Amino acid sequence: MDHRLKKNSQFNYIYKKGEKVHTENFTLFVVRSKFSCYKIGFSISKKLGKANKRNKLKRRMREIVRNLQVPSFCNYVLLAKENATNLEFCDLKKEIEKIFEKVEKKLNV
RNA sequence: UCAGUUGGCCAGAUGGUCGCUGUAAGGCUGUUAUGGCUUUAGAGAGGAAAGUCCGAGCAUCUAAAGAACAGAGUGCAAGUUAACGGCUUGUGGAGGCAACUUCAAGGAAAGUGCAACAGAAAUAGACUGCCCCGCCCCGUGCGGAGCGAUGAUGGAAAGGUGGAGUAAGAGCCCACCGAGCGAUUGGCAACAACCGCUGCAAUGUAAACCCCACUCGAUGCAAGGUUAAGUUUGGACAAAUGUGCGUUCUUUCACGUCCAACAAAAACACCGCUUGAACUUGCUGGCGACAGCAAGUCUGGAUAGAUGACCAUCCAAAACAGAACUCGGCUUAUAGACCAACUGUAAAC
RNA sequence: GCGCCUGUGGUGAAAUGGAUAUCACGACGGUCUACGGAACCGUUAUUCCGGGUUCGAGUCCCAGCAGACGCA
Repeated sequence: MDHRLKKNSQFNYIYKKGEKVHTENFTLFVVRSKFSCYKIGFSISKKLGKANKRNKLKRRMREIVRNLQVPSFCNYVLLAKENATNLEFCDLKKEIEKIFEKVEKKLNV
């Protein structure tokens, strides 16, 4: 299944309407949807580094999300903050797992 | 040995598990239609992919040629290339003991502008001064003739050094060096060598305007096209004295042209899109850049944008860094390792 | 991807190739005052970085860095 977010309008919708969840190096925007499959988009700004670094970070994030069980019926945008490029793979994994735990709590409440 | 110069080459490798994007063949399935899922095979970032500083292909602007003007660029010679502001080999200047490096290197007697401060004076006259003669009130004076050496400065002061010469001096004369002009020889040429002549007039700046020679249409794949479906409505000019790649003119050729409004937009679509001035190996020609011939190879094509994660071994995996239409250069960033050729003031043997 | 423009004290600006880079506001220090304000005096610059042309560069040329803008 294809879990990517693609259109600019979708991104903007999620930025406006979504609920925010923060950790040190990431911010997650969440919006509920009708469809059973979730969709997720990754956002890494030019401030974080050159194309090389940004690309690598994005791949790692995607790899981590692929192996996780993400709560469905939702759309997400995962936004990286400045220190994220310097982290090891393990640390990234822990943080992203944390952030999704937080989200589940919020949704259940 | 040490120190250095130049050129070239590599840019982690191997194995395993999971995952991503095309291609080819097969299977299952679905739509009005481009499809979706899956199996097997095989492929999948760079030397700079970067900066966007040059040059081309390709596409559109209705087509083509010439002249003048405007604008932009280039500037030693010969070669090389599809082309270039690139590259190669030379010439000249500058640097280095040397190997070698480096230079936007045409024109300042076509014209215009600028040259602060300092200095007597900044492109050429005056002033200061030197020497001789005359006059008088005999001086720190005046007049006349000759001279261009001296004058603290400055980036630059009217060829330089030495001699001869003179009342004092001066390319006035001589030697050497420099400069200009001409001939001869060598070189395709830039230019060099040597000989002769000219006593020497000519400040710097053209990366100030400018002059000379040569080159150049504009816009960039967000170009442009397909699916595509508009004989739509209104306005302006108007069958040529109109429009058609900066302006004007000439010749041929073609044709109605322009503006606004509305309609339409499936879309997660397709073409352009990757076989190319391609790459690898060998041979031949050339000092070299490069060219020719033969054989072999197919080697990314994404579109929120594909290369990642983990484990093992190699001491350690640690540089700069990610294709976005494609090539040829230039410039900038860059850990570490290797190869070849060459140089030496110095030290040791 | 492509095109275009700008960099001067803390901020906003000026400077024809020519002496120690000027002005306003701000900040800091001082004078004045019992204290403060105003006033006066002073301090605050690697002209984004590196080369070149020139006697001399903030200015001219080349290359780099940073920022901003336009084309959907």
